[in-house]
Amino acid sequence: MPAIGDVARLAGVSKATASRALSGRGHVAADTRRRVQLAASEIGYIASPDAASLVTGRTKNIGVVIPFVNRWFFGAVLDGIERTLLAAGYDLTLYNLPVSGPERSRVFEFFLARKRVDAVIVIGVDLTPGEIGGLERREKPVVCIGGSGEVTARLTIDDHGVGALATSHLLHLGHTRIAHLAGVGATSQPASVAGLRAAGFLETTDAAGLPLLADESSAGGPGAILVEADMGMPAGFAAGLQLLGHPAHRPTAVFAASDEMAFGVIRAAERLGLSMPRDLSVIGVDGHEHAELFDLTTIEQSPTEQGRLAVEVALRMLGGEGGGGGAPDPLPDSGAPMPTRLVVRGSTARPAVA
Amino acid sequence: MPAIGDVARLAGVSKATASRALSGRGHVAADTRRRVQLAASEIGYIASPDAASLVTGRTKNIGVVIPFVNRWFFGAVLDGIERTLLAAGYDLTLYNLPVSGPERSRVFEFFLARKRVDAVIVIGVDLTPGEIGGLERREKPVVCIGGSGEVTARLTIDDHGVGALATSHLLHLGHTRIAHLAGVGATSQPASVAGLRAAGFLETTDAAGLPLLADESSAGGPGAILVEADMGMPAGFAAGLQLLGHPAHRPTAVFAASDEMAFGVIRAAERLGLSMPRDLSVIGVDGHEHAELFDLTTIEQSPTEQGRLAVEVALRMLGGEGGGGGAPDPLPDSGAPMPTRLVVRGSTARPAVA
DNA sequence: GGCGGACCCGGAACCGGTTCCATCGGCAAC
DNA sequence: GTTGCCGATGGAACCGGTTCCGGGTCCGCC
Repeated sequence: MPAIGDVARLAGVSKATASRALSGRGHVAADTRRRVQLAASEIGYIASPDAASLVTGRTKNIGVVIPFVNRWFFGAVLDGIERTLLAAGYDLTLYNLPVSGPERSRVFEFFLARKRVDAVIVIGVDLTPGEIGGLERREKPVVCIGGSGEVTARLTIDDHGVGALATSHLLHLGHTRIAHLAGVGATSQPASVAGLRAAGFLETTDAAGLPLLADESSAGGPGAILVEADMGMPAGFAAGLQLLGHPAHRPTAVFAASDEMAFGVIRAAERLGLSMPRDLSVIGVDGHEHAELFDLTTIEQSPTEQGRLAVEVALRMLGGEGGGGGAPDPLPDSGAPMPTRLVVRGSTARPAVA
Repeated sequence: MPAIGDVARLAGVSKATASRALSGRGHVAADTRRRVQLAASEIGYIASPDAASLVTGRTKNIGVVIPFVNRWFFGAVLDGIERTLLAAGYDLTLYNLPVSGPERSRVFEFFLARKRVDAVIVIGVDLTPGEIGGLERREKPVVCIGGSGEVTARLTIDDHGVGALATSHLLHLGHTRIAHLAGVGATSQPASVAGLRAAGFLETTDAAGLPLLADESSAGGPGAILVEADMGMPAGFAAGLQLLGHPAHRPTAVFAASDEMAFGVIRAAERLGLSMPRDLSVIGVDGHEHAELFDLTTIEQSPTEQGRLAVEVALRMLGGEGGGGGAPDPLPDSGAPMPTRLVVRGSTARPAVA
């Protein structure tokens, strides 16, 4: 493997000049620069990032922490992050975080503690104060997408508003017995995504005068039902079967906390022989790429765009403190939630008259 | 940030001894080792991987090249890889490879060419000879899962056999007009996964005396139909609508090259008002976690296990040439394809008598 | 008792870049 | 004609580890 010394010798200059010519920093005569670049490409020289980061302290590598790879939302965010980083010449090291257990702390205390990533992007994780403190102590910029925890940079949608919007959509259609399939932790972690959406649901139904029913087997008639489940399709299916099993207690509408859950509910309804949207209305959130296939009404967000933006924010935080170009450059839209959009399809309609 | 020199000073030893004590290589008195370890944890010392890899040439980091994040198969493989690497103390750098274009060559010629990964695991990519040559020139071990290309280590299932098995399952049930939804490149790239499965289909139908029909609009009656489409659910849906649109030309069974395609076909059939499996049988391949939900007959493989194994192979290749412990240790099951299993569910049955 | 070897440790070189500092030539301003 | 500054370049220190080499001690064995 050729080193920069080889390039320098071939071009007849010193290592210092070769480094300057190739990196573009400092003053080098145009002619010299060309000679060096020619020499470099001639012997197939490629700089060692390890050596560079050792002295500069910058690795051109950012860490991404994600709880599931195989959920559409997370995959889409990852996709947006990856493309943007690649274009910027950055590497992406992936940490698939177990929800809890010793593996989880190992990620934070060992992997992320090493000087291998310049910044960390955390997707959909409820960070503990200890975890945040550890990152801050090492002065690593952290950008969060969704999730919760007291962190400086966070990209998120208005989850409370999303819960309220989905619920009022169903209310406006005339539904009076509505179930919400919330993510796990909706009640135990009020600040989490699941918790915020559930809060939006509960406040809206309450304002509409619907009583909160204990569970899905509560006596029929108007009311709000809250059920917690994993945000995936199988859990949505199982919860759907449970929820829709008894005609007497059946809600006329379900607000699922994610599109994948909604898909599961739809299949459960079909399995039970219900006709949609006559017997049941379903609304989800995410804007899943399969939503159209299932004719699902949903509240769209743009995870890919969120990923792209998270990278931009992280890179800016890096450039700012390192001494990039101009002013500290405050983030343009700090605090403002990312946009969402209600897309009405065939899965929601007025309830059939009883 | 404390460096190893600080640890050494605190423990009253030299940098060399501190390094030996912490890494476990070389002889260090038990007492000295304890002193060093104590000093290290006292000041929160964490070794810099950059500095270490600079001198050893090993980065404890492996690169993973993947064409899609958001396809179940790839996500599941990635999951298996990630867990295994984490347990081994390795990092994982992710490269989301565009199917073609300048971005693709940039991944190989720039990102992977740098000395940042010890080995590369490539999932479901048809590698060109040039790309393989580039990796070999840099003496980087390459392990492939699926895909094609002349590479030393490859983990794969018997795709040709899978195609044949799925097809004969349908034939044995009595179907005589069968369509295969193949992946793109099935005809242009015979060595690809799509190509092999399609070949298995064609040979089996041919052996059964079914003529190959030009396209789905060919006259009714016995025959084999081959259609190429993207392996995702939306494409399966679209192809399904096309394929099943005309009752006169409709096949009685569809073999989809992936479960996600099969899901799409199932939804298309439902949309067209067909009843399954009375009007249509569908079989997929993968063993998708949602297969049970769709009651889909499929040929299961275990992507997570494949990912785990790929890491093991890669690590062994690294350990062997680097001078690990014992013998060169040939891979236990080199060449042998990974196991698959036919799981029959409700989506396949005898065709209704006409 | 002498000697070989295992064990333990410190000094110093080294990996491959980047950057500080010094030197030098040329040119404009006085 | 100096002075002073700027652009261009080379020498050398440095980042933070690992490892080679050599010296010293202690033990066992002939």
